Amino acid sequence: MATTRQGPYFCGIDAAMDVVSGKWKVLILWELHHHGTRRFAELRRGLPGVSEKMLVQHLRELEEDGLVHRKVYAEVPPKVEYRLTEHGVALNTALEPLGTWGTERMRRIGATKVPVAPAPVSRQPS
Amino acid sequence: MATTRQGPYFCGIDAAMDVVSGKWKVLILWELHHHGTRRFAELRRGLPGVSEKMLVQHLRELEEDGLVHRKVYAEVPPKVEYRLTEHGVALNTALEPLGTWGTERMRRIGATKVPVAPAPVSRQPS
DNA sequence: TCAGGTACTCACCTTTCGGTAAGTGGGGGG
DNA sequence: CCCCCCACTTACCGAAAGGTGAGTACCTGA
Repeated sequence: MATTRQGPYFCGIDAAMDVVSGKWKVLILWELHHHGTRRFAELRRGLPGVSEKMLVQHLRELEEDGLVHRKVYAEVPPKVEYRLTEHGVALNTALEPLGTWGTERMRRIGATKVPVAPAPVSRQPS
Repeated sequence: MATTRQGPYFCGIDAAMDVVSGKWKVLILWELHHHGTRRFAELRRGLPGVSEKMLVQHLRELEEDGLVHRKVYAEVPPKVEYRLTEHGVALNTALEPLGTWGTERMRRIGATKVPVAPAPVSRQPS
């Protein structure tokens, strides 16, 4: 079925965590928050390591939960745009203190950042 | 090994989510935040449905991550007390906006609360 | 002609997560 | 005597999460 997750929950945090649990969900939210509107392939490139299967699945769930809006253009090379809904924006705002805490923690424990894609130059020879 | 989780991470939220991912972790944090100090069995009773295995495992991980402090009393009926460290308190503070968002979301979608333990009366007949 | 980009879907597989049930060792209560 | 309580540990198991690699239908550029 995979309809909107809807508890029962112990409390608000429990409900929020439910919506956000999934390896890439907060990162998708983050990406959408920073870029406004993103196409599928742009998200894939922005999240090094994500599989197409999980990206689609997470986007669908975020859409079901009313956090992300999906706009399909009836064009011949397929074009789909994703952006946050107002609830998605509110969620991201609520996640900000957590991000700050996490950044501070990374500094404390000396955690490294994930290696970023080396060069998005349009084409490189073999 | 199960040492402290330490990335690499995409960003702060990623790092924070790592520390908090686990079915009961935010609820343990929440419980500790509201009661200050709790014993193992008190936590178990406060989290209806948690298995002892997961409770121990999550508490150990939270301890490794420096969010929870564990104090063992060398007494003859075993006694162990758990409480938040300063980092745990800070994390909980950072989780509060998320909790507010989640509570609002529960209202929107009409999510139910988990059934609370009916009566903590000291003893009931068979 | 042929590779590559678009946004996916599908089948299969491995890994991880979390639950169940039992055991531990001593003390206290009925 | 028997059972419960404390705070765990251990072995086992099923479910769920997530990754891999293939296929789809069409178009564009070299």
